[in-house]
Amino acid sequence: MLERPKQAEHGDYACNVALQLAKALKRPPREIAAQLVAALPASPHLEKAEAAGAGFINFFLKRSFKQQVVHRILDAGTRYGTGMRGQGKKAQVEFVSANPTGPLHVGHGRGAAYGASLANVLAASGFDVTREFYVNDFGRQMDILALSTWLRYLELNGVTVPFPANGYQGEYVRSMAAAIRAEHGARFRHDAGVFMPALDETDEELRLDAMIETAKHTLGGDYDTIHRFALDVQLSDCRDDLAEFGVTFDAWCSERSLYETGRVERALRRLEERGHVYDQDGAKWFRSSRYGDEKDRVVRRENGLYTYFASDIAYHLDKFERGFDIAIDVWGADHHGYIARVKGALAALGLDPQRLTIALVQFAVLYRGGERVSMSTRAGEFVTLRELRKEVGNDAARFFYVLRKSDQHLDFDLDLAKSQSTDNPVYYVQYAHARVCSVLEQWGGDASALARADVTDLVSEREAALLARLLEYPDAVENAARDFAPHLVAFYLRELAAEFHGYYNATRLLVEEERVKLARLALAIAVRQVLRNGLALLGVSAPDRM
RNA sequence: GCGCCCGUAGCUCAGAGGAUAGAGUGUUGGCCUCCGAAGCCAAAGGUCGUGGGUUCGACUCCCGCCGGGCGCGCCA
Repeated sequence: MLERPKQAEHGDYACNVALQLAKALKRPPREIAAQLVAALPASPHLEKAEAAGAGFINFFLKRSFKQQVVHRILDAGTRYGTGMRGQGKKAQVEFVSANPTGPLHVGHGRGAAYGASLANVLAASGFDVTREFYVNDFGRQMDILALSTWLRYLELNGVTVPFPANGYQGEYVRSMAAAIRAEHGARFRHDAGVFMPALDETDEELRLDAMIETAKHTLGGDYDTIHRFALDVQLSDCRDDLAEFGVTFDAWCSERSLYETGRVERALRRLEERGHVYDQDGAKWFRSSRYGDEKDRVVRRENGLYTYFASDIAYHLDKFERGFDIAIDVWGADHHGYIARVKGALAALGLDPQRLTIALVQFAVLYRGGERVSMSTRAGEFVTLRELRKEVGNDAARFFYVLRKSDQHLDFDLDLAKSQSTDNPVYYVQYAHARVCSVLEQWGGDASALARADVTDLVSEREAALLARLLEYPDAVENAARDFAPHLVAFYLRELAAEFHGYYNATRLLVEEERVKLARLALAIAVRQVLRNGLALLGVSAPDRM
């Protein structure tokens, strides 16, 4: 038995709810109250409503309110959300910010799928979205790649230098070396002896740094040639990979360019002018602890080089100077400790940190045959996004990636994603779409006839449920935009597909009676349209036949 | 130790403070002379980690504890 409210009578709550609803729906409270009165006697749940108090009435009213607008259904299929949430605000989604030091792996894939779907969902909700890739082409990792490439190149030219364990070991490095050799011959060949002092260093990381220095000194201007070549190859490979994955960008921002255009120095100067930077131990520190960070952070090292954080400050300042109302960064979850300092920097620069949202994406772990597939970029044994796409297909990959809340660990079951069977949710949704296409083909009528379809001919409980489900689509998209959670769209699509499959199995669409047939076909077409729209948001195809 | 994330059916996971907590998968049993069986229907499966608190009402919000993941660089 449900208990009656203790401290107040129902009436008080009902009034309160009516007022809140009136506010939310922007309707006169008197009208809402009238609806309450009208709705309640008809409710089979009246007894429970009384027992449960006003909250139930609230729920019931929302529901009945929705049913009143069910006639919007048939055109709901042609809409992408309501477009109300974004209201034309400019939003930037930055994702797959990566060191272009090798092929994208499955972890990047999740960020790409998530970021792309999120951007689509935001666009569908009325935001003016810019999709941006931040290229980390400045730091040590790129130097390590350039060094690794040169070492492989030397190998090809008969010069053997012990390859560092912490260098990039992948096969693609050898390919780049071969390409350089094909183009430049032995121009970059130097004697192994140049590495002698560097190799004496016992600490692995220091030795690597020393080897990089050796490469820079020995090669001079040629170092930049190799560096740039490796960057170009990796970046275009990355771009092609993502494009094949249905992930494209409106802008590519180079970290290096932030230095070359003086934006890093300008951002730091601005911080300094506002009194947020101090010198200590020969380095420059940003006083991020003032803004809730655990400690202050170095922006310029003792050796005069800027940290990654420094360019990131400049980058985030730049985002808002470019006029974005909101910015969303998609990061790997291992970077969460970095959030406080970036938001702190924005606050210190006089910008509202609330305008920046960091969406953390947890790791994706691949399973094959029930066994965890290991990966590590440096060792070159990773499973690349390309391999994954080839194995399970783009559709399954895109769908599986967003089938989990982004901050949830993702166990990616390769066998399941590959299976063209009943347990694969991608096929389940696509199958519903193909089914509608198939029915329409068999019908063979003129689509314009469907304009005569009348929703009131849809009378069964299943049809009502299907209509209600269709009506939820704009909400699903808006909610996905609100929570930065495209998985809500994936879940919605699965539910819609299930609703349709059930309807289809229970009800014959191509019946004799013309009115009923048209109404049912119109409903099926609405379902197809919503499936198409939703799948498009997720970057998944909607095949006519499978 | 501190910070962030997570703990919901055997498994993988949804769940804007509101109805009897839902899907998928797995298990069991049904449904193709009929628009595609890649489908459908039904059964079974739960102390929502745990103990408090706030509330008319808590899976949801707050605090403590237990368990798991990640992060705590003058790396990027």
